[in-house]
Amino acid sequence: MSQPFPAIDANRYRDTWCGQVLGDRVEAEVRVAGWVHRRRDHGGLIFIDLRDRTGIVQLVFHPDTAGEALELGHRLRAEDVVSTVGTVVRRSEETVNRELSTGEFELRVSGAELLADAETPPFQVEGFSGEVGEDARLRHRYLDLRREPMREALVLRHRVTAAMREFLDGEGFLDIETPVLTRSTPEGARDFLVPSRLQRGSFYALPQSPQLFKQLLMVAGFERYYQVARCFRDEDLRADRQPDFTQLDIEMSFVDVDDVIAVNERLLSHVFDRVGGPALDLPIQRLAYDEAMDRFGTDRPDLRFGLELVDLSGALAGTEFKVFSGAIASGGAVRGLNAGRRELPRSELDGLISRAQELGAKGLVWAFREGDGWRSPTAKFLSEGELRELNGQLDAEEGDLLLLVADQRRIADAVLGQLRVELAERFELIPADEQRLVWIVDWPLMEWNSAGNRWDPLHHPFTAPAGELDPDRPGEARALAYDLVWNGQEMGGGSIRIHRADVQQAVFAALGIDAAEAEARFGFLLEALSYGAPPHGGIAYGLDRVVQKLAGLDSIRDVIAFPKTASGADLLTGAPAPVEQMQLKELGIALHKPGLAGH
RNA sequence: GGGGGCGUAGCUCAGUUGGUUAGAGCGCCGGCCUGUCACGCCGGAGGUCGCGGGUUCGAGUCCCGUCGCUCCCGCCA
Repeated sequence: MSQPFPAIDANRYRDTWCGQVLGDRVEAEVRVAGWVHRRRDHGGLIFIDLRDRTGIVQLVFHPDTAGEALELGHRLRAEDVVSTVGTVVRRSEETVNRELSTGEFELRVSGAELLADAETPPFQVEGFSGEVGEDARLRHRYLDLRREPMREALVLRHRVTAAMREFLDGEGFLDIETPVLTRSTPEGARDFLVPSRLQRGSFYALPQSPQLFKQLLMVAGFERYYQVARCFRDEDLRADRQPDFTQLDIEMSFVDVDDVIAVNERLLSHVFDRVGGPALDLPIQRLAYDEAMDRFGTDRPDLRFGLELVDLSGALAGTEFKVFSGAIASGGAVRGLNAGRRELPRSELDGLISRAQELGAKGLVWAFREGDGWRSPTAKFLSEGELRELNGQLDAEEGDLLLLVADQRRIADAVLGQLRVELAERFELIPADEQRLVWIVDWPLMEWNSAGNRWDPLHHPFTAPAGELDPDRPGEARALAYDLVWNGQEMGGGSIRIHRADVQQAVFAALGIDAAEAEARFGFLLEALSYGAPPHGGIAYGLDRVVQKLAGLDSIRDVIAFPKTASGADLLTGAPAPVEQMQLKELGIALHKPGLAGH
């Protein structure tokens, strides 16, 4: 992951990076500075591994040559900051360290200055006793960031954003900043709110994305925009979700779906190439939303393995078994998957049932194909003909494990789609080095929200419908939208936007947003669209996730310099924290629960 | 909001059926050591068993509450 070291201007502290102590400097006198990584004090002879951003070099304090520095050498401890001067020498063959990039050389110290004395760190910056707990790492993040994996992750992150900017700059995109103090936009998540002091009782919202502003920039005629934008969503955290996170946000004018996808494929190809990511076969595969749901039960399918879902409703519509027939009769479905020939103890099969229930199913039917029938607690409820038909549809061979869920289609899909992934992990079906990217396209424009008794946008209400929107059948409308999914994880998504005020108003109407509400919340957008908006569209990537994927890590916290814990706390600064009563008073806020603020 | 896991030395962890003085590795401190690189050898310090309450003759261990970290569901692109 090393990139060329930038030239360094010589000063009183150093004239050379640690990682530059190489053959071309043998015999030269150099000055290096950094942190004491490790010390090996032999009494007479002292070895210090000195670390800076570029690597590690071994310092040798020799009684014959170190002079007064020898005494300092004895006193040095881990993480002390020192500047040393000495002569670069080639190590003898027996003393070469192949583990270090500078391992054929060392610095024979003739002078040293202690720049800062370090307390003993709470955990070893370079230790070998296992992974350090995450709360300790976060509490002292500046020490955790000294460790090589974290440094590498943040260097990679920098290189990813640099490559993105390089590509987009070359394609004529302009980097334009948008406000962080803004008004609530309907991305679906809860907003972080900031009270206004000058207008008491009113609030700014932190942006969930720069969505509306980038559309306004298109109206303004900038045509190609991008931003590495900080976004905020006040929802519960996960390993791949932080309340403040970063998007690469892109918008273009006079484009269609294919144009946006094409430029983004070139972007990804460029970035992956720059940072040593996977080689991309262009064009990236596209999969329609309906097909993704049919085959994988999810809109972000992991294509690295099979275990595809099968619809068994047709074979079971007339069955005596009420669990199946009842689900189908009430508009649901029976969905199944063939997990292949597996041996699983009863306890694990029971575990699958519990997991299915945890995911929202009422239950789960498991079976092993045996002859023309099943070995399964459910087998006795099904006829021989039905079992044969199911075996056929599931392509079951002797001993194959079959899993079936009967429920509303959406629930059955969600449960089996999730079990599919977990089974693939359990049975180690996922090839370690395979990378599968896929565009999910042809999304529904809206989905029915039965709890709210209304239609909700699948993406956001500014997504353009494909063709005319039939106000009587909004559920059949397709959206000019696309998501990029990488190994089952959503990396980004976007759409062509509505650029005509009348279409936007029609979509608002279908979503149950009446003219008055539309005017109150989005009047500025409708007005902007009325002044001549170009057809436009774009995309936003979850930058943290992209870097996490490229780094091969499990948590986006490991590619964010200062992340928050699962409860939204910053363990380093102590945020969120109570504030002074005076601050609240200025904002006109009264806290009713005592003890929350101040003294 | 709900479910699971974890919390013992600075760090990572062990701690049996509730029973004497709570252990290990690493780190730290002191001493010795001129070719180490996870240096070595000798010695040493270091504990509110997250916190509060309860059961018990006796609690790191059992119960209740609470706080923190983490994973998942809901929620969220």
